Amino acid sequence: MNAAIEDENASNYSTARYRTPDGAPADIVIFTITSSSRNQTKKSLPIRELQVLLIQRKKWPFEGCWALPGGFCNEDESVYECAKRELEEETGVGEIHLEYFNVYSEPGRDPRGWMISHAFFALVNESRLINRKAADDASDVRLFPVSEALKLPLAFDHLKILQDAVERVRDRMLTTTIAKQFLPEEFTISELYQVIETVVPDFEEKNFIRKITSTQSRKGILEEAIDGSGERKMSNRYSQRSAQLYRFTDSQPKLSIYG
Amino acid sequence: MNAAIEDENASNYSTARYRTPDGAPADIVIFTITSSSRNQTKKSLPIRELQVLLIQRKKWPFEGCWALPGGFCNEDESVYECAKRELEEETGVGEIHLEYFNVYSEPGRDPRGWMISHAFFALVNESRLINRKAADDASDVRLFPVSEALKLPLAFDHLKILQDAVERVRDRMLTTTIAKQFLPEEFTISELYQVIETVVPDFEEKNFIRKITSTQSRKGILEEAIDGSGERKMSNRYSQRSAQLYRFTDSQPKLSIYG
DNA sequence: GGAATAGTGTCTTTCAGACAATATAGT
DNA sequence: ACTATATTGTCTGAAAGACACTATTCC
Repeated sequence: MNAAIEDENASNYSTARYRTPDGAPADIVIFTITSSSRNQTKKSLPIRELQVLLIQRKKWPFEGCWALPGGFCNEDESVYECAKRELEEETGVGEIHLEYFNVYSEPGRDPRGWMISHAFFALVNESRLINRKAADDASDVRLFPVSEALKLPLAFDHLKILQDAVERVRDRMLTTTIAKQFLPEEFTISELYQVIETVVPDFEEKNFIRKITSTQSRKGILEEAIDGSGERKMSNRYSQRSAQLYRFTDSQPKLSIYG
Repeated sequence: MNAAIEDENASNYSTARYRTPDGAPADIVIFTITSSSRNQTKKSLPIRELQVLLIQRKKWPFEGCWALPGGFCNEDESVYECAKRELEEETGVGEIHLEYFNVYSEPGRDPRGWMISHAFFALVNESRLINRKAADDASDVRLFPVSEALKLPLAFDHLKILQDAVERVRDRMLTTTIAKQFLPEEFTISELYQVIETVVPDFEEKNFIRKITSTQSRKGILEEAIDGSGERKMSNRYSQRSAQLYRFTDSQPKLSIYG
């Protein structure tokens, strides 16, 4: 490096001359899909619903309001690490799909000061939230159906964040294989279809099973589950006739509007 | 609102108890496509190249290095507004496609302190940069071909930001109609094809003209340019035989891996 | 006529969409 | 036998992909 020819260098640089943010929180939209069985007497597909985890604030500002879980970043972590830390605190588990989707920085969005919030969404399999739900049963944290959450007077600009998260997760549900986050390792085509439908209400594909299993251009995304002896694995969890089990591969199709 | 039952409220809340970020910069990856004619004697399609605008730093840190244009957010603006302001300073024009794509917050990414950077990409039609280029001809700001810029020792983590921006803009080029940012209002199919090729080097669609103009599911994205008297407008800017001019409509196809 | 680009004809294979039909196994 | 779900058969029309062919206009 050359000698400094400017008026600043490491020893005299100071950030104190400028107004700086008062905090960089990460807020997390934690989605899960709940299942409840539709019929006790016969086997049938469950009723599924997209839910979001909210916490009730105990402090000023927005005391008493429901809000997205989150917290402030520390200096020694990235915002992704911060979100991951908060997510683990909230759910008790790691290894969860966590994806950054937007920044919220409108002046005045937080009465505490100049807060630039980084918004993530997380997709958690219902089974992994059960312990937590029991522990917090009567507490200030609970799952809401997304349709209800969107009608609540959420704290800060969290309604906007939630709206954007829903839009984003719907997009990702159709353009990536994140559906796997809501499914067991091995699943039937009907289960997959139902999960997609749950997140994207107007999803409809005729002859879905054919397209997903035998269309050349899409065949790569699923593979048949095979047991130890090379037989195809079947399940009759939800039906009389047993259905072929599938699993996601690692491949993601590339999409294009031009071809 | 209820009376405060907690230990904090507007009058005693203080952010000073926490370490706060030293700044929230916005960095902008400004892309343009340059055209240079291939042949002076005959009409032919131009050679196009994807370029990125960089500035040479004059101060510590990374003095002398090339870096992405950007600047610090003020308290009274959102990071998008900040990016827009910086972009206008750099290009001299407004009304430019500007899109947020990621946050960069690894500890230590900026020797000046705890800086959380918000990265945008902008797509500028070459014609709108010409004035600026002349003004800054011998200065510390210039366009680099993206392939070259990726080999430079850029300041901060700007190489990573640039790599991510290139990846993102390629994705958006194929999944949205941002190609229009690099084209005049009306253009030929060949021009469109060339622009996509320039951004996405391995793009290849056989029978492109057929798919884009007469395939039912894709027909909506372009429309034929019509002149005042209802005739179809043609151009022979780049060819002997004149070609039909098209324009983008407002519609964007929805993509899905499932159908 | 040659060059450069624009666009069409034609054929084959694959895919989408509709819908009927059959298969399986629990009750 | 009835039922709920899974899966296949069959037919039609649309689209993809290959590639040869024609069209236009400048040089």
